[in-house]
Amino acid sequence: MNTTILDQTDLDILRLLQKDARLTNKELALKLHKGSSTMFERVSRLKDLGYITGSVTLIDRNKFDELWISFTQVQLNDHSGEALIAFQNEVIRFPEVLECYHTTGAFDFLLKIVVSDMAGYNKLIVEKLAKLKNVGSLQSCFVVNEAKRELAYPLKDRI
Amino acid sequence: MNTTILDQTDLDILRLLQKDARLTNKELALKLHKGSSTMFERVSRLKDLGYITGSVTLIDRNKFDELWISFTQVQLNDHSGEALIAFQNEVIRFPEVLECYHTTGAFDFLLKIVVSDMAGYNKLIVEKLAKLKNVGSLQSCFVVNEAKRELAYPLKDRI
DNA sequence: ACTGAAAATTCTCTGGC
DNA sequence: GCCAGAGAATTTTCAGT
Repeated sequence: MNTTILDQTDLDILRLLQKDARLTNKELALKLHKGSSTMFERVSRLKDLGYITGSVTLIDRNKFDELWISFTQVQLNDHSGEALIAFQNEVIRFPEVLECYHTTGAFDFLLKIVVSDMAGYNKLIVEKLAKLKNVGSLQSCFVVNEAKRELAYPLKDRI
Repeated sequence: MNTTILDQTDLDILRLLQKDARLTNKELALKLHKGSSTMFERVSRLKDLGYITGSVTLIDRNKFDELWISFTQVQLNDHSGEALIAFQNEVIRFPEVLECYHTTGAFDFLLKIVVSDMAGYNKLIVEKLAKLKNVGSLQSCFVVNEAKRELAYPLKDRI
């Protein structure tokens, strides 16, 4: 994967925007000592090249009684590539499944799941998840406290 | 937790902004059939009340060779409240630990960790994580493929 | 690649319904 | 709570280096 297209300024832009999507080009320009139309051009380029994929507003999950988070690990009975892809394609269609990672280790997938209550959790697991093909063992844990949630990936300087 | 402060329009705003932080007030107004200055007032209020906590730009992680993600579960030897809080306060200071959840189940914490290579992973686990007080067993898995990553929480309509 | 300036658009505030 | 309007600020385009 070629990443030499990005220079130091591009990386700085990505670092800053990962922390605050609403920084204006003028604010970026001030921090990076360039003109604001330069920032406009660079940010547009980063979008066009696919480095920037979108932006999201973050909300305080604790203000909503209906948001209970569970992490569920799934082990399939069939570990063939077809079975893994088939499961993946099905499970990501459930709106309760916010995140789905194919992982190394004893389990094949790690799912981040949101439910509004235990009834919703039970319904998802018993009626939807467990009914998918090849699903072997499941192991779930619920989030008691979210101590940290940093969405900005640390980017290495280009040498 | 009182959530009756929010009406349907507030929820719609939060739903839309969770999907795209860069929607203008004018665009929100069009979608929700209100004036753009009304949107400005409501969004400002949602920020002031703490419902909106920030916004982030998303980048394509696959374009960076240095971003390897691991999920690590940690079990402590001492399950007292003090020990849990002490561990939590230490572990969230590591920049490699992007997310830290206190969870139910056999393990006490689930960590989302980013490293640039196996040397970095080893260093974090052996030299930093395992040296924290009360750390018992660790169980890690690496992300092979990110099949879904939805950051917008589903919000229930107010009745 | 960057700059500066001009045009288009959005933000922010005020007054009034 | 909502809207319209207006001035300020920002985005976006573009010619020039």
